[in-house]
Amino acid sequence: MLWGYEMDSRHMRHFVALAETLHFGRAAARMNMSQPPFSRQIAGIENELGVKLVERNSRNVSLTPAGKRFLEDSRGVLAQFDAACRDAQLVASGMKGELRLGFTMHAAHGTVPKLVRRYSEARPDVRLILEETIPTAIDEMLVDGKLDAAVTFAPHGVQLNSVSLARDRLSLIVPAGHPLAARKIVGAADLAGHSLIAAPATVAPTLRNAISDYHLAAGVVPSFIYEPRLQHTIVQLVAEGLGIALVPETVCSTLAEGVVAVSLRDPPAFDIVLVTPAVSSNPAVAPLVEVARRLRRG
Amino acid sequence: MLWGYEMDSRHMRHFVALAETLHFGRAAARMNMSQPPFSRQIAGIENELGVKLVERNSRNVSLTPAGKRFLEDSRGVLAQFDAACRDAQLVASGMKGELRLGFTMHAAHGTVPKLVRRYSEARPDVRLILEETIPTAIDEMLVDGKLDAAVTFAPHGVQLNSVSLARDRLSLIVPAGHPLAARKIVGAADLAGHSLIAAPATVAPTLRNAISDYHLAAGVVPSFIYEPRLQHTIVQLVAEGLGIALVPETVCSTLAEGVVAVSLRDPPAFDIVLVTPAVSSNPAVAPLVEVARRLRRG
DNA sequence: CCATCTCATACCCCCAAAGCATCAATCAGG
DNA sequence: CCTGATTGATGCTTTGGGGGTATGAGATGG
Repeated sequence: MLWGYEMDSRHMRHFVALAETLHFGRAAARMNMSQPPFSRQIAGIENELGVKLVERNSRNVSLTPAGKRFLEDSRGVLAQFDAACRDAQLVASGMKGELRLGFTMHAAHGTVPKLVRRYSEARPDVRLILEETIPTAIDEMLVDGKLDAAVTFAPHGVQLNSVSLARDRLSLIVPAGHPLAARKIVGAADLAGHSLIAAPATVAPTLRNAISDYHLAAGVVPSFIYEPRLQHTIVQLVAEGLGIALVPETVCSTLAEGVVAVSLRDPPAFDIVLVTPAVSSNPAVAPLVEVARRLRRG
Repeated sequence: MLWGYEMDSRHMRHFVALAETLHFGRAAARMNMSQPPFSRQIAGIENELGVKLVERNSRNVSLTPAGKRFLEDSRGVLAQFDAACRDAQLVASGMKGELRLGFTMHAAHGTVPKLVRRYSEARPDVRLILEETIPTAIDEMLVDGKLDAAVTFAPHGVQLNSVSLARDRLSLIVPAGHPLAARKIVGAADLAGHSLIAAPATVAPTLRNAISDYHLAAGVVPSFIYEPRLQHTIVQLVAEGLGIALVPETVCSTLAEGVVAVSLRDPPAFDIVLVTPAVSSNPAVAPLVEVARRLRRG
């Protein structure tokens, strides 16, 4: 059976008004129209459905069983209809919706949870979708719209805006029992001859370059032995005694068993930022940036 | 915010078509209209909601986050809308809905469960609402529309139709150990001097009159000692030795402990019928009558 | 039997919405 | 860089659906 694309939700509202008043004249008035066209509307609905919805004998109006059912269903449809309109506005205003937040464990330790918590308090109806990604993929995903925002290292291209979330610096981690583990502080020269574990430049260039530069500035040529892609793996390999690593200091706050953190003399520092597309179609992003700004201050 | 009683489900259909094709021309064609008015429709929706739903740059069409949300919501609304129309037709055709079936335990023993089972197999989407009621209330409830059908004793007024379901007859029940309990069969004369338990004439006149007439035809004046309203109570009082009773034979198929059934000589018989209003607004009633007719035959 | 109330019908009218023609922007290909 | 094709937006014209007024018809109560 091919439906009634003639009938629409306005007709439904008319019917609901009639069903609630059981009076054509008053129902018509409620719909801001006169009674005759209103009667035609109802007749039109019944005609199109091929179903009698109201029993009327010019003195009493009552609902047929089909009419009772249609009333209940119509109320649901209209409520959902209005909710759809309201939701569209809420999403457009950034009060509701989804926000895909990318982050990289290389940078996100500590900052992402705090950011997420604050944001969720401010916008409880925005569902945050967290996606861990490698740093070099983040820019492209932001430009392509696969991410709405991301927490990663500065700096970034002109198509992207960034807000500083925190300033982090490199720290040394070594296996427990390692010759350097007992030191309070070490310099670049002390690192000569030790095997390094670090993400490759194709994954985390900011970190990788900082590590290399730190060595080279002291005339030490760094020797990388393993190059895993994930921050977690780096710490794990260190824990297993396979080498040492220079990692963001925030990572050291939750170290695995068997790994010791040692401060670096004159450590390289870098910004951890919230990056967003210069023009974002998602209205939920702006308040996230605002939260990030406040986070930096307080 | 005062809504958009301008916008209706037809506009929603247009938007969904656009969101699915991402092409104004083709979406318009799907809606059987030309492109210019279609574009105006979409613009109208956005204007009324105050929300941009699609991003268009004269070469590409894409959904905004609000548009994506509105698409999902709209699909739900339209599906529910169509379901409401379909349900109205199903209810009107008697394939779906509710049917309030009244019955009285005085008459319903055995017949109602069978009737209900057969009907539910034929019309699984009709919800049967069973209501036990006293016999004298049934006629009025049927005429008032509080019941769609009822199982009770014949006969009935002209406003009601009835279909015979079964023929039942009176049987004697006495407490175990009662002088009459040992008899195979008893006549009206044997009942003289025994205290009777029966529902009052204001509750079940058919039964009550049959009982009185049975006694009086043999010159015995019945003496009623208790007059409970419910069939269940009658049996219980007999079980407790407070008297004897004449009850429909079908009741005897599931007697409580301590109650013995004894056949009557020339027992009064009466019809148990399915009663329906002569004109019923509920289309689910007709198939019930049909089931009742078949039940009588098979 | 009349007055009244209420829903249906008849008729008219108008503007919202559809169509047509056209413009503007974008892109592909030579 | 130019041209043609594609596609969405805009202006103008037309028409039919939908609304209004007047009136009819059936029911009810005094």
